[in-house]
Amino acid sequence: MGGDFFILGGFMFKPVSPKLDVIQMEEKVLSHWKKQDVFHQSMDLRKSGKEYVFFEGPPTANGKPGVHHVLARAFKDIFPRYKTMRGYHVSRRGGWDTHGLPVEIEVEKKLGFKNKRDIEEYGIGKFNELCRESAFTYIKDWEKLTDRIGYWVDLDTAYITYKNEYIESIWSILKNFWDRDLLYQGYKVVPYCPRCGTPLSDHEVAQGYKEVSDPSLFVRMRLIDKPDTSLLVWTTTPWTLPANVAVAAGENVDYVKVHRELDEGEEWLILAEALLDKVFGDEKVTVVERFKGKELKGVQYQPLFTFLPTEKPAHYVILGEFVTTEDGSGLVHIAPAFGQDDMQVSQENDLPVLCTVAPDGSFIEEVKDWAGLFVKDADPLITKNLEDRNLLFKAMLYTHTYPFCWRCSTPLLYYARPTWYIRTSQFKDRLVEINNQINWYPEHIKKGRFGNWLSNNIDWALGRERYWGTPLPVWECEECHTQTCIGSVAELSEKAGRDLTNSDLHRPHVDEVTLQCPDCSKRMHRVPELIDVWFDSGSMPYAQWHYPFENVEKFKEQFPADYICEAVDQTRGWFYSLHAISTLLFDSLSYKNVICLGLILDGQGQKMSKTRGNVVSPWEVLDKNGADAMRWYLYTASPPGQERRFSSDLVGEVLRNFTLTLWNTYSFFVTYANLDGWKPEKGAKVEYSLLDQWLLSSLHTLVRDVTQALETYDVIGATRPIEQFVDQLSNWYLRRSRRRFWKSGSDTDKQAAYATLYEALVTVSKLLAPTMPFIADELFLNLVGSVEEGLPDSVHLMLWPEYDPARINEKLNRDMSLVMKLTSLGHAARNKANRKVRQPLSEAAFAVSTRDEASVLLEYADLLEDELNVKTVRSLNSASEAVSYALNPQPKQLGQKYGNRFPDIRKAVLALEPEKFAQQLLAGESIAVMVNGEELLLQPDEVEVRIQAREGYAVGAEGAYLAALVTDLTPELVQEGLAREFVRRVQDLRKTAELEIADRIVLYYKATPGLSEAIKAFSDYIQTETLTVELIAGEIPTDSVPFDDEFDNEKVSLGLKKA
RNA sequence: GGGCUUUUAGCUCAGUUGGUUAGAGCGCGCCUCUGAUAAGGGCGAGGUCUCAGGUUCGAGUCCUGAAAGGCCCA
Repeated sequence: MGGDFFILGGFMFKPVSPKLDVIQMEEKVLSHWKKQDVFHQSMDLRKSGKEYVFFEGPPTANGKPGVHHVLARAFKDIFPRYKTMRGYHVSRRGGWDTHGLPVEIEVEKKLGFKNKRDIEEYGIGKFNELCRESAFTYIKDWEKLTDRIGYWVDLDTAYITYKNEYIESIWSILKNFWDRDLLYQGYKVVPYCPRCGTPLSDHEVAQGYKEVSDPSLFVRMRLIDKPDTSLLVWTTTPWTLPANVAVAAGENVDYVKVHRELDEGEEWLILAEALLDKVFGDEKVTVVERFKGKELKGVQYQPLFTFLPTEKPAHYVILGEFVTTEDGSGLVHIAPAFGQDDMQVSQENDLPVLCTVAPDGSFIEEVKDWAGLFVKDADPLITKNLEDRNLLFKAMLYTHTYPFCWRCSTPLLYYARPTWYIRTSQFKDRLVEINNQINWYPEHIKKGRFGNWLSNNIDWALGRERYWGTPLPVWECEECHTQTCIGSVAELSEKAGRDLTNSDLHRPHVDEVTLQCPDCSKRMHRVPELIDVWFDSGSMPYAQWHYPFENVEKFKEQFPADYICEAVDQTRGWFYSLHAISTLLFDSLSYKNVICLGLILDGQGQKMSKTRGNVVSPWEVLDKNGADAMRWYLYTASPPGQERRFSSDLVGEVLRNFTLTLWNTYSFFVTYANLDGWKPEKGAKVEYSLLDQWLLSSLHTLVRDVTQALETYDVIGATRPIEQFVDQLSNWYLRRSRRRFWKSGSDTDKQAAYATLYEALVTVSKLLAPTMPFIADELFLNLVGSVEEGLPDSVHLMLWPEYDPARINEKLNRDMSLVMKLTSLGHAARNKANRKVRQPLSEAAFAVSTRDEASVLLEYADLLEDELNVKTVRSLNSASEAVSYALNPQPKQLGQKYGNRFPDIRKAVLALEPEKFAQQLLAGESIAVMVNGEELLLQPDEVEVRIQAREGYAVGAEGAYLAALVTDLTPELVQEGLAREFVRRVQDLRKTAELEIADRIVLYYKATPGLSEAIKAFSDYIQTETLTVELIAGEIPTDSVPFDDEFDNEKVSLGLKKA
């Protein structure tokens, strides 16, 4: 070292400590953004730019945000930031989902309610007010988290689904559907929660399947004609038996009648042949008859129960396609009110529907024995009743998956209810075709999960019999049942005959609005249903602008979205509702690109959920490692579509390996640039070294690759390469360049080093802006903001870097990776020879595989010599030295060329004399091999020449590459080694004495003779390295900083004083 | 039950159009380098590529089947 360290011209970057307090740094950047309102600036700045449209899928703020929300928000953030830097205008309006059962459930819990009746007694108005508040219970947590992770979304103008304007937009969409006859009321057996008193949507049902044991009953249904003969019928829901109207048999299923001896008398049972063993087990029964299912058709049996009268013929055998012989008896009990198949087959056969159960899940009065009892609780009583009447053949437990209410865990009933539907199935083909225009990441979702879902589309069950949600705007006449759909507040006002502009569109207020029936002039009341909340969020492209009542132009500009992003659980949720509504409404897609994220699992691979209690708080991670590291982990850990394990430790790794590496490179640059008073100058002529050119080539390659990745929504491709680059920047470029920064004065080489490192850091700060917005801005503001006047206040207001193809030099990139490989082999050789790097060696020789590579060796000789601490390097070109050759037939080339003759060729090549043929191959000649009596000419690229170390030599080798070291030491080399050991001690001492990097010292030493001679011989070197002004042999003064050590059989005492 | 997806080192993940010695990072042990670094370098331990068949001269990779995990739908 030994430069002149003083400040030139007064210019300085803001000094940077190598120790990074990442939390403090991020908070400082946050407050800078806030003070300058950088987010809004970033939008205002691009006002005249092209629009890039992003839709925010609205979360509900009635729960605390978790890690999975950070995941989604991190991915949502990256492209709007990137596109802004590409010159686009990206308005990012936030949104809140506020309606729906989850909100109601929270309020019910708070109030201690058990069912819907409690809500009605409490008052729907009061209840809904609580829901309105509850929807924003954790809004502060959401805002705080959104802010802290640097997710730029406009929450000040966020749309809110409970606003009248939002609801009115939805009404206009529904009215559109109504006018086109796409909205209808139907009756269907639906999964129904008796506690919540509402049917559940398919996706709600799917969330609640549990494995349970239910009673499994085989019952006798005695034939009217022959009472000792019974149909053996199986059910797992005894409570549905009082509603039985028929038994279904499979048309082509084989059935048998068997004879059984009983304690008292005998009986005959009819069941499917395939199930004989399962039903009777070891019991011996006699098959007395065989027949197909169709022969059973119309056979009448005695009903088990007769609580309700049957208005039509019932209790006979019908045929059903759904009958299987996997379980039960092959004869299926049919209760149309309580099963989807049952309802359908009953309609086809004109059977009566017996509804024995009230909406709250209890038996109705007519079912005298169990009236008022919850049906599932009645199962054992029904079983007992059948047993007493000798109608029970066998009762067991049956383990299967059964749906439960996803919120309250009540077992669901399949239950016939009237409900409202949208005719989406009519648009199945368009849904599929339009989906084909969407870019899905990962791609398999498009044809797979989402595509399959669309091609099996069934009508959207829209109705919800609840309280807090968007009311279905259909009014029905109490007298003649004429229905009408209202599409706006104005229309409602007009038909109601009073101004309703400022009245709340929620229940109960909207229910109080009655209209006059146009047909019979009686009163029309609103139907009781609300709509599915997914329709709320799926309407956001329109409703967020109060379209079509206002902002028609704005809507057109902001539709469809260029990009949306949510987790995979939204396939049937938001992804579908957006897609279905835009397809039905405009025959259009509503998003062009979509990233579908995998779920976050805990450290053990379990899904994080509140009920499991394994939720990692995002704050735990943010407070420890910061937002950048957390974001970076989420981007780089695994492809976005894949589920990923998550823990705080994994994020800590990012901080240590990536953030700090980058930070230290930055800190190094600032420290030395300030010492040298270096400042970037535009247009300055720079003479780049080979190493500089290599780094710049890598840098421009990086810009190219990252840009391309972002253009194709490839987040891993946009992040992992930056990590690699920073690693090479720090651990190769900077390590190899340190001395260029230390040396005195200011020559062109030093200028080049500064210019190169500076360009790399500034460019990396821009490349990191979308992904690590905090550290990116910290670097940028100091590196660029300190230098240039009149620049924007943030890297996020800058334009994305362009790469210069002329700077990309593929050969240079290849050459340098060869050099890195060779140094690595050289280090390995040193290790084997037990020669530490500080000990200089006279020579390193390398074997490479081509002539081109040999020239690389010469070109980078200085670098290799310095890195390996050897005096000379050369290439090994004959087998006479430390190595021998081996021939390695290349399976790829030879296999493709010769197919199944390859094994023989391989054998033949391995049997050759390696040394002789290796020389031929290395000279670029082909070689002749005899294979099964035929001579084949093998080309040089078909047989690799491998170099192997001979015993006893210090070599490192891999594939065709090898490094060999001359390990003999001359006295000069030993002395130089000692001098370096000595320098190392002095440097340590400087550090312990807490000297500044540029401080000069006076050094006293006393050493054993060998070392003393080395010190004298290398005194210039020592003084330069350690900034020693005076090097004094003799006694160590008592007022100096002392140090004693022993190495290589030498002893030394040191004393240091600041000069 | 169906669809999609995953399964590679203790952990997190790569693995090109199939090519014979399956890699990286973290963690662990030993050594080493260092006046930017919380770091870097080298060596080592750690793998029946979930399993079973098949295609092929050759399978982590392609095909069939199975198992386990996950999500979605019944």
